[in-house]
Amino acid sequence: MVSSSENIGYAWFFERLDAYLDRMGLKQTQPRRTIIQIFLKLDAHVDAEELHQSVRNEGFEIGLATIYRTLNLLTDAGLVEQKSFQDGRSVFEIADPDKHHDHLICTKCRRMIEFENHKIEVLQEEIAEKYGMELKTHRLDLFGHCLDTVACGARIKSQQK
Amino acid sequence: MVSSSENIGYAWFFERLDAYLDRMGLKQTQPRRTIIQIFLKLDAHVDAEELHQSVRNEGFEIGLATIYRTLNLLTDAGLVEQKSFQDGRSVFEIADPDKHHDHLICTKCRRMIEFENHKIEVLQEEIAEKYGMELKTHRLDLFGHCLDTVACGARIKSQQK
DNA sequence: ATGGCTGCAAAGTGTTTGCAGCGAT
DNA sequence: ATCGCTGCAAACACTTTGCAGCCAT
Repeated sequence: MVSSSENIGYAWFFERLDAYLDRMGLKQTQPRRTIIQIFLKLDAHVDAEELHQSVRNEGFEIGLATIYRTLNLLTDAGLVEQKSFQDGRSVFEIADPDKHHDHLICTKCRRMIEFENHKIEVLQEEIAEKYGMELKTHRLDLFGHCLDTVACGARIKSQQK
Repeated sequence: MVSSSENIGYAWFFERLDAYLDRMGLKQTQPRRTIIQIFLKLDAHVDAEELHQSVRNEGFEIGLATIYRTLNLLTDAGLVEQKSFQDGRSVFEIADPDKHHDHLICTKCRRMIEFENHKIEVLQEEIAEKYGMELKTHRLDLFGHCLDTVACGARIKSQQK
């Protein structure tokens, strides 16, 4: 079991992960455990580099390649989703099946808000049908600027490395 | 003037391009002209590599770097939009201001249909407002499978190089 | 003639992979 | 004792850049 007392609320995640590892004949390992724990703790949209930093910040010596391999494993298992926005890098997020959501992104401070809108989903189905397609998934990103410019500015500042 | 008799209907495009080049002190050149003509003729979502191939297929010897530079120039001028889907490469398309559209994509044959839906746009504005954001742009991609499996299969076949 | 443009190859990104040794079962 | 996993460095795919010469203005 990879789970720990810190991860209450992610039971479904660990159940499916364990099942996947088992089914594929893969192993539980310490680096894997560490990466997953920290990924879940971040509970956000992270790219491989950011996750790698977080892992190192907590004192673990894990290679970037392992971060990628773990993230890909989770993606293959259907537990995380990988998305690519305009810049080069991919962003990963937990694929909670009960919580499909779209994104509202501030292009200044990179803040990302998740939302869900049933009416839009219905309209999407209608559109797909109209064009003779069977809808499988979708992706909706709204880009804009925070109206709260003070908080937005603070976030920009905190990102300057 | 970059325009030619082949490009009737893109008057707005060339007007804005000429204005941009002028404003920035940039030049009209033969490679640039060629790339733009062929890009407009393709009138589709192309990546740099595809455009490069089309250019070479028509007998022009233009480097890939120049394709990228021209595409970036057009992007900076606001005349084309650059999008990145799941795979690595970016796709470029004409940014016709009167024709904003979203995409319906078959994940089997890569066919891409453009559509527009006013109701969805209105809902998006409402969402942004609700979360304290000023909406600038958005991006909506619907992924699915063609119901016409024959045509879909034919397209897949024609792509195998 | 100036200064932007081009091709080429080299340098950069972000991501994946081959390998030899380590570690989980 | 298997066979997967890990770190490292090399390999990759896509994109950008430095340079020396070319060409539009």
